[in-house]
Amino acid sequence: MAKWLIKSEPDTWSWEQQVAKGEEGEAWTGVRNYGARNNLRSMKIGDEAFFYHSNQGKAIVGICEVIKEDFPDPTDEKWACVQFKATKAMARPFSLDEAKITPELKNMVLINNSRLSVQPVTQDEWDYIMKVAG
DNA sequence: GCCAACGTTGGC
DNA sequence: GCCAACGTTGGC
Repeated sequence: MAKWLIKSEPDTWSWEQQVAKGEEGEAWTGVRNYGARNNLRSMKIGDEAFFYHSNQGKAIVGICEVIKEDFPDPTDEKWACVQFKATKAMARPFSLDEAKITPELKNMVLINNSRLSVQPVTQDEWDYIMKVAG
């Protein structure tokens, strides 16, 4: 089961809003970047993703699960999206600052390609973050 | 609010 | 198909 990280500015769509959607979840629309789209297309139902607050917060705050995979973005059918539901909050936010100073995470896409809004996370990275903050 | 990094667009 | 110009993202 693959692991991912999805970013959202809390002003636009926050973890709290995602949680409020409950089991119904929310379509992850508005991705307009080919690399990010390819990652969305690779997601399968049951895959888990960290929910990261960019700009304000700059931390992983929760975990989502894919509940519907690879369908056309209703806001622009040329692009793809998937549907996520929030599964649980992190025990504590795991910040970008902390990721940067953690040797185990030095290859994270979050650090090396900070602009990519949908990115893969390795199992090792996932396990480490879950161990310290999950 | 600034600016660096990067992705996309469009003229040639 | 190259590359300069432009737009956007996101950390600081």
